[in-house]
Amino acid sequence: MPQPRKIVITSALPYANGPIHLGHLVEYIQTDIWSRFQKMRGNECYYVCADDAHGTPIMLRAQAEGITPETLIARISEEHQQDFARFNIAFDQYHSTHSTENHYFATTIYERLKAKNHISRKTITQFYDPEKSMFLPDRFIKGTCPKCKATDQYGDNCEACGATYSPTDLIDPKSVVSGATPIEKETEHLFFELAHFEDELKTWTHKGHLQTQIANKLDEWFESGLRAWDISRDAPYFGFEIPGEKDKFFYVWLDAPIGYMASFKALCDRKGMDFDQYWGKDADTELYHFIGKDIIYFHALFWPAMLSGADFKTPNAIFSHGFLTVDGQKMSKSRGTFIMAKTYLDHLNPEYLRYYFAAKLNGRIDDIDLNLEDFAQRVNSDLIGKVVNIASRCAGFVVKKFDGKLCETWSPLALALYQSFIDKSEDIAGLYEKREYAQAMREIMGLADKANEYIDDTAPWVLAKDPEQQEALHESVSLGINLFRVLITYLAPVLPTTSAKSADFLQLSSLQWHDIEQPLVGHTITKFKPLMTRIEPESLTKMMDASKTDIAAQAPKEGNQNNEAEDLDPISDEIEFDDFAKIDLRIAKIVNAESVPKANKLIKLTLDIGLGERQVFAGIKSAYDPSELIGKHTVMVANLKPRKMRFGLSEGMVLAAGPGGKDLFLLNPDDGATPGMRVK
RNA sequence: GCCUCCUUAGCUCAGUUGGUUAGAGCACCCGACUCAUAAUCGGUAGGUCCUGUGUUCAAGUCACAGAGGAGGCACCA
Repeated sequence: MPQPRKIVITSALPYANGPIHLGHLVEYIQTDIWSRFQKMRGNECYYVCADDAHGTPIMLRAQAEGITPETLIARISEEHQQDFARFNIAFDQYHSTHSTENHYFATTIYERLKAKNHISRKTITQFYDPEKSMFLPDRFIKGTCPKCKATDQYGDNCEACGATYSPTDLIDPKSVVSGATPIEKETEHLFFELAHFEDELKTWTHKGHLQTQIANKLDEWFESGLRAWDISRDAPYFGFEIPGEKDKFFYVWLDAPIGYMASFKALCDRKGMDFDQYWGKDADTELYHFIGKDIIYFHALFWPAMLSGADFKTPNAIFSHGFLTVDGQKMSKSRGTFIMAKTYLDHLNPEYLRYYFAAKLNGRIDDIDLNLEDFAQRVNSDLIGKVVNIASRCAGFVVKKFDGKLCETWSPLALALYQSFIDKSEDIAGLYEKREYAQAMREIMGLADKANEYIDDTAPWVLAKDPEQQEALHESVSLGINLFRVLITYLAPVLPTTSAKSADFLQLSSLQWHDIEQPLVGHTITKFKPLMTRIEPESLTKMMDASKTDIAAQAPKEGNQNNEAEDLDPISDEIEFDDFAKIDLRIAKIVNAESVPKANKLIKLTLDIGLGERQVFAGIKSAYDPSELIGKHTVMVANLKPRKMRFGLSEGMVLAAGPGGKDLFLLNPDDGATPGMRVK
């Protein structure tokens, strides 16, 4: 047998600002399956993770809840770990980026990089929120990408074209915290000189550490050039203070991936392992990061550069996966397709989802869809109908007729069939290794079909009636049980609970991959108890209904969660009456409305406000048909500075609420209000 | 209008560097069986591989154009 490999694997750290949902679970399940698979194969494998606990969103949310950030992250960590545990995600260590280990590695890496002149300092003009009296983090400014002119992009990199830049390069920036237009203010920041690593990274990204799709994407990023990465943030900030600086903190994205190391260090301390053997510069152990396709930039560029620059081992590979859709649609709170881990667990067995994801995952970065009808059918027929059924249909005979004991000798035919199952072992292992789980599941189910065919061919229920055939019967059902054991072993990485129950039933202390090379002969099993029950369609409807209410319950508590358009905005800062009085709101009658043909969001409104007519372009096409608007009364901001748009001059704005899309609701005054009346 | 990505059986997906009559599972229908969680086994049926044009001896696979879908952008002051 080959030497056991020494492997460290990670999943991306969930942000300590919201609940775990089914989208997260794609990654944790994918990683956990891989981890369990490696362990079953006899490799030394450590799966570590942590909460990503720093940054402005956490700070602001804690403020909003009137608690300290430490209290907040402790609570969220608890919630996250509960969800993970119930989904059987078996971390060897679950830690936090707000930990002494992480502080140590963050400062160590920083100091090493600094010593090698990879850290520079520049006084930059950064955006500052005058209402909140704070510098705005990259992700709290949105604006237009200077390269491709994509709007609504974050301050650090453009999701549309992949360009990187600094927030001041943004066109038309806005504070996400207060909505105010930020002012520019000078401050000194520290930078990690990514460009020093350009050659190294160009080589690294094409050495098989990344999926090809990703490596190609990175080439585009190389073309637009690597810029220094701003790694410091000014107070107030929830994070680690930078050594040798005053009121400067490490940017959350600097210490987040370092959290992988911190978590592993905590594991080493607990287990008496040598950290350097795994993370030292020349470590020959293996290191893999499972991540979503959205955070490739950090993991494929910054992270290897940081590690290399600080004399640590770089990852052997980064495994990216796609996003989850539910019934073909993006997970969305307003559509009710946003399913939290907790909600799922209230209604369904986690093994179902683990299997379904496994049945769909491959080694590429394609999105996967949770189709609820397919989900129920697939799980029921594959797992219950095929696999579990094999044990169920043989066990009765073994227990009743042979006192639970499997036969001692096998015919050549039986041996050959068993061997044909074992012959697949390395193929299936290879598929797991390549993260081609979908294909692995197909192979395993093909074998399950063969097992059922065998039972049918030998017809134990017929043999049972013939006293002459007891030996044949014994072999048939014993082989059936043995085949089941092989199948459940192959499935064990995916189905930890069911396989554990199966081990009980088979009276085996564990299910290791290579154990199946020896069939169970003369071995005694126990009475069969159902290992898994089928999915009731009603539980799916219940779960979907509950998702809608659970989200509603979550929403007020959530406060501002960046990145989620459906979330409620936080209440803005207090203003003086005078500030309010500046806004001249008027009742307006929509006298004409026409859609702007070349724009897919705009409707051109002609508004009567008593004192004349105004032309306003409103981005409400997704929710309203122009014809239904004509004649309606609404409210407009009458003294807003007119704005030249591509399609004409917009002389104000109409008031509407809602997250967007179809959920957009125009304000409508009560009967009696007439055009021109001031709203106050 | 522009950019990116999709489109193979009712559903979920395979289809290797272009190479015979395009595959699987599930669902459906028919039959068998009754050991098994109405599970299982056999069989039938089901596809203009989105459309069109082209390259080629040969196209699901390549190129171009178009349609439909998803996402992004121009605009939503």
